[in-house]
Amino acid sequence: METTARTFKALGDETRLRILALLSEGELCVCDIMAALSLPQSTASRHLAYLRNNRWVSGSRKGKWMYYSLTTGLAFTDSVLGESILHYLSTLERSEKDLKALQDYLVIKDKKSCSSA
Amino acid sequence: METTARTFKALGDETRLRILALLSEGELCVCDIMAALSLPQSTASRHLAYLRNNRWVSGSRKGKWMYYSLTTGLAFTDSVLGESILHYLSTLERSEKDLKALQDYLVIKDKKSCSSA
DNA sequence: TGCAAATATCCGTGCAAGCAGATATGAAGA
DNA sequence: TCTTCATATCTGCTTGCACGGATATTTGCA
Repeated sequence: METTARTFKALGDETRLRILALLSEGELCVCDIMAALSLPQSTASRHLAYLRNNRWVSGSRKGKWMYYSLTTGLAFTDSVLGESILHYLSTLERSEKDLKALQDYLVIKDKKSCSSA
Repeated sequence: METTARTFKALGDETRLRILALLSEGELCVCDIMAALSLPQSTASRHLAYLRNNRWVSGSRKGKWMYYSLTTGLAFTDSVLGESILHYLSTLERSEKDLKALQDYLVIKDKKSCSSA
């Protein structure tokens, strides 16, 4: 249960909720997240580390870039609760705005830099 | 979304999760919770206040006693997510032990004091 | 009105974690 | 190897909140 409390505690910060909602759209690199949410680099990295330590996301390095993606189902063992939470997050107005900002950014950004999927 | 973060933050403490799991069984007064979870009075009251401020529980005074019960559905507006979370909590081993401790206590305790439902 | 029981709040202490700038690390390319 | 870019971690500071004993509040009863 202590693990469960930590898992929820990771959701107790608005920035982390915004990151999780963004990642519902698929794998993203840190620079994408920084741009979409207008976060300082250290802030983005710190929150991603927090989410990683609590099994909400996992990261994989691809060249210079770290790509993060959701690891739902791992956060809560043997339960679809994680999926439900992520779905709920996606319905929030703030998530929609952030997603729009992400999409605008992906169109604009130099295709030669961390070109995501 | 800030509200959502606060709602989850309230779940980021093991004692509060234990209280919520207990209340899944129905309305309880503070003294029952103190006894079942072996908590100091100020600790129980403080966590209940926290949960109340985040709309997880609501309290009603009945004579000398404050009875608390779940207000699921209010915690997350327009969503069954709260129910899912509470169900998940009830499956944890710690919840089962606490529930057993509560039941043992309810049998033992003086029927004249805060006799619950 | 006055006491006792149940609960809420106050207090001081300690730790977790938020922030953002500065610095360290790891990988790619010249 | 040297440089640069992307990311991670460190640093100093501040805030939030956990704890539990002490005190205040509310209610019931005499």
